[in-house]
Amino acid sequence: MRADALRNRERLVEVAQSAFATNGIETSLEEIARQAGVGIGTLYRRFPRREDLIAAVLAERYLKLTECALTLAEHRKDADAALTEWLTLLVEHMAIYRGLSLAVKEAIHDQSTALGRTCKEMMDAGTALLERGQSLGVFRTDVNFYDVMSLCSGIVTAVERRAEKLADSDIPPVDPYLLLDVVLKGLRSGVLGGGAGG
Amino acid sequence: MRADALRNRERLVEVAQSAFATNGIETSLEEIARQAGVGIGTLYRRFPRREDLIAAVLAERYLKLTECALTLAEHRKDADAALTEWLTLLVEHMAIYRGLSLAVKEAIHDQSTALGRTCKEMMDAGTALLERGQSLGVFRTDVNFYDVMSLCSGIVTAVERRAEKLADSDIPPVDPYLLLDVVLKGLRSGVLGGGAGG
DNA sequence: GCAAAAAGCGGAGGCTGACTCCGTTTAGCG
DNA sequence: CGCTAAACGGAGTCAGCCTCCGCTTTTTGC
Repeated sequence: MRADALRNRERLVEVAQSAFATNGIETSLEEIARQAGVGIGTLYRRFPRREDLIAAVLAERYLKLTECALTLAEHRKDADAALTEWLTLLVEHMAIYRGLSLAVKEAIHDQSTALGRTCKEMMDAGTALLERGQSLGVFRTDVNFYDVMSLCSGIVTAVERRAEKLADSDIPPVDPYLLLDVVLKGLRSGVLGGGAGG
Repeated sequence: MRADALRNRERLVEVAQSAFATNGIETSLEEIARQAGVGIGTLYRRFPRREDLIAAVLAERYLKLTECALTLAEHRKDADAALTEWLTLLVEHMAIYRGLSLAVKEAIHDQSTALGRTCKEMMDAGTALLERGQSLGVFRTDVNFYDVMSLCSGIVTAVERRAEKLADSDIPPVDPYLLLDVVLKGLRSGVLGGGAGG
């Protein structure tokens, strides 16, 4: 890759990161190009899809999440605590940019983008955490990791949507940790709630 | 309201309904106006916001959901079964148009649109179901109805996103009833899962 | 019936943002 | 230094949102 191209790429990722933080991942790409001092064509050549840019911005973060899952799977004796700890990190991750939780929910079903592929690695690591707990009888076995991710993503989306409207209301804020606790409780094996289903 | 205006209004709602069913609630409004044989200005005069049109399309359906919750609260002895039954209907409702689950998640925090207001009524009825269960010790009391709605909306969004990509994969489809079962299990009181939190 | 007033209509036009295409520029090699 | 592949950039096209206002239709009062 040519030196100038590399420079532009880095600059774009840098600008995108701060733009996402301010305006969410739906920020105008033209605005990002402008702030980075490059033409819109340059942005598109390097990042043909919005998700490619998002993936580039998140790369490091995903690496950490993946590593963390591997470490927890290895060292944490308690499978329940391990998944709890990791899902907490996951939820916090998805909350860093407005709109990210939805993009991730999209990406976990689609490995054709860079974001989808990075998610895959992270999910494989997370899956191991879930499956260890399942094989130990800690978690119910009819649920897969996509299900868990979907629920977590839903939690974050709810928090975002609520945050946008904090002005007008008697409605209390949404607590992601509480909702995560509900989900985790629902995932655990046990006598309660075997029936239900529709 | 003038007779011609009423006619146009009805025609718009009718067309919108089928357009939403085909393309989701993000369908182009200009397309809807065109199909209804009215100008875009007419659509906007009657439905200043997209959500106003959505609310008009859903009006009957919401009425039914509200009534159903009231009936369940009155007649169903079993608070757990009542909420289970109703949330199942709610989830099925949110799945009728692609994108609706997100719009609802937005609307529950914002009574400034027609959709938000209709949701409010439905939610008041649903809240009664939850609170009855809570006062009977069936459900945990640290969760409110917004939380429950948010989780249900997240379930539906996951199903939608998955459905869009059914082509490419070894990934199994998402089962909304299974996820709802997880959430309901998490909502129940009991020894399991009291800790966790972050 | 008719005319005036009120209500409603419609689409041109402005705007924003995605995305493409291609003539121009530049890094980097020999 | 000159050549070439790589990269650049932004004009241009397209789609959709939404507003504005001159024109048309319905309704009302007589």
